Amino acid sequence: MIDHKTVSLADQVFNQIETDILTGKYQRGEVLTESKLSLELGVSRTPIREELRRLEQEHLIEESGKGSCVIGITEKDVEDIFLIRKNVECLAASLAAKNRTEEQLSELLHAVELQEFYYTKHDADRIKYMDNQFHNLVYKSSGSSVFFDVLVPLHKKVQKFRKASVESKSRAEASVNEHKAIYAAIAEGDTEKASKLMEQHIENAYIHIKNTN
Amino acid sequence: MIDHKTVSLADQVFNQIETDILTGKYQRGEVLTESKLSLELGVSRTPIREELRRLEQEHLIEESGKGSCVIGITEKDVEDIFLIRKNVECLAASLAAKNRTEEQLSELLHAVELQEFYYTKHDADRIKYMDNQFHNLVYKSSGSSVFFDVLVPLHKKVQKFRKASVESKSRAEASVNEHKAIYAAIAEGDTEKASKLMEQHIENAYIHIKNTN
DNA sequence: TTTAGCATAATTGTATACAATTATACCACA
DNA sequence: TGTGGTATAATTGTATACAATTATGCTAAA
Repeated sequence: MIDHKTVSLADQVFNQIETDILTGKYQRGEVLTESKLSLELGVSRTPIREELRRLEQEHLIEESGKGSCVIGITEKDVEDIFLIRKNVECLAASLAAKNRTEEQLSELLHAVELQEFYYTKHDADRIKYMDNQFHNLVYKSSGSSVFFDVLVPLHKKVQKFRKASVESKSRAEASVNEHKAIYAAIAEGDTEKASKLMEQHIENAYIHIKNTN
Repeated sequence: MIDHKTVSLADQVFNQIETDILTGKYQRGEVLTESKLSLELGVSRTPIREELRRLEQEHLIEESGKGSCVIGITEKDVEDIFLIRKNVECLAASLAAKNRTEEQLSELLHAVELQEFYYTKHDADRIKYMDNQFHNLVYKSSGSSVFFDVLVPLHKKVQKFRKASVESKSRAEASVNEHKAIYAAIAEGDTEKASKLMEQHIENAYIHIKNTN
């Protein structure tokens, strides 16, 4: 079964701030004050503060005496994130090939097939969403919460820069095919192959991002 | 200059909870309630909650309907952490060899020399502290906040398991020598050597931990 | 005109009150 | 004796009030 976790209204409100940073609505250098966010999001400062502390830990904002300064994600950050992902995500794929459950396997397949479906529909937003799903499922299938906790934020942080990729017909198609191959390797339990394919997939993704941003 | 950042009283109080989880004072499965922590630490629930949300994000606790359940670090986590560190920290060392400033270099040297000094004094606590310093300085010298933000929490989370290493005469001595060699490679700007030495250093550290825990 | 100092305003940090939720224990009833 | 339901207690979630801090702008003097 695909996760359909119910998310509380409050959580949605909070995630809004993170989303607005990661999508670039709040630009680097912009100062967010608690009272402004409180008004804007319609909740009191208390929950806003909790979320700001969390974002601070994620290094997406920093305290600046007066207000929280948006840090956001630079192109240099993207380069570093892909360098780390290239070296860690292949390990996660390898572990997934070893540790995945049957249920996780069918979730992975479902994510790949849906992504292909949305590719034929030219639905960029949903392509991107299924891409997220696929990678997150690989992290989860590794059976390691450490890998999951390291990789989820890294993947999340490059979402703005993946926009062009999911909108590019050729790259979106290649990406689906690469996912298919990775899925097959994980299904076969071929750790070496899963690792190699994932490394190449991330390399390809980065090359495309570098050429379009 | 070595960082002597002034830490507010409140921050110290908050970090206390994290420290108590990472050192094992709060055991896995133990339930922490906000009011109990509030009494124990002498601050109101508001700042306690902010810290709990942060720890939740670090995956050190999880909400359990009633109270926050301590997750902590398992031996499996340690295995995964070292696997990731082995693959990422060598990249950080390589970047450090390329990007380090002169100031960072002298800070690194100072950390190595102090660690050796405390080794001759058999001061395990300070050996461990200088070990932290050294690795954190390497992360910082990489010039990448992404690497820093990924590696600092991973290194922090294995501190309980490093206890035996800093108390072992032979391992503590070997560790100092490995740090010296890594420092030298970073100073020379030899990225390949820095990477290889760091990878071996982490491998050695993990082998010792596995044999003593 | 520039600058020091002070008053004021804006903002954060903390405590507390109250509402909403959830677990627990107890009692009645089968 | 077991079970269901309800009252109660404990806990979290949110709002708000107030204190502490920090920026800002104004005034006065050099």
